[in-house]
Amino acid sequence: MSTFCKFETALEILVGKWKPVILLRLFSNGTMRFSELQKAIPDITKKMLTQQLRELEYHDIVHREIYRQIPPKVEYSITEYGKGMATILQALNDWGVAHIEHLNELYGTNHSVEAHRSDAMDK
Amino acid sequence: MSTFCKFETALEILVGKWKPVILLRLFSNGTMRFSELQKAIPDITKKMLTQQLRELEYHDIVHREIYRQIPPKVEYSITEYGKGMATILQALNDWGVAHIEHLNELYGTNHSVEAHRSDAMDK
DNA sequence: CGGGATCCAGGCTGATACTG
DNA sequence: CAGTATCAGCCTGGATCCCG
Repeated sequence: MSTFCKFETALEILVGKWKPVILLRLFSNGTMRFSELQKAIPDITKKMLTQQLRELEYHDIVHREIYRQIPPKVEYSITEYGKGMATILQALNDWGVAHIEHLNELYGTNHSVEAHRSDAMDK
Repeated sequence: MSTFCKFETALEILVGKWKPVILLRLFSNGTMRFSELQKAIPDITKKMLTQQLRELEYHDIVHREIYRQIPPKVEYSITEYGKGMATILQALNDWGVAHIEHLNELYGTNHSVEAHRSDAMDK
């Protein structure tokens, strides 16, 4: 509605259970092959990895380089445009870390952030 | 895993279909009653509004002031701590706006960001 | 008025199997 | 190796009804 609301768009790019982790790997490791990403993120399935990578690619955050050969080889990297996200990502991360601190002060150390979304709260 | 990954935590607070809109309203209007929020966000159900407000409350972003009277009255506002989010929210928003621009340049004006998540892409 | 409790549908996620 | 296809389960979000 209002223009301010557009920050939902920013979130669209980051949501999806695995996007943060994927971006982390690519930001710190630079170019990575599909299989390297799989190894780096053991719990992710091929399907999810592919899917999230495609979304990031569509948003021009991640570049996909295909080498037509046998066996196939595909490399992923952060685009120049994507690198512009680093600042925000870092800010978001810093705030997240500080926020965990804040929650610790409020509720003590034995809390789980994840457990406190929606209906899990009142149990 | 790594400390950098904690920015997922930041996202936890923002995700949920309605949190951005709710925060927007509270940031711009200041203190609001439950019913005012409902009117301001016509499409949201009570359940969702309550649920999202409770999560924001747990995270100390939103304050809930209850007036024990008949009829009941409950007011919501951004906490002092919550106001510290304004910067990040603004940054996120600015990036989101710019990103829409970027996507327009890439794909033209007739695209839908929302339609390009997950499986909707390849249709 | 401001919720809580239930029930239900759809989408996202995950596991598995198959392909170029 | 790097995916695609299919199917199943869960969880989020929505609708409705009830309560103090």
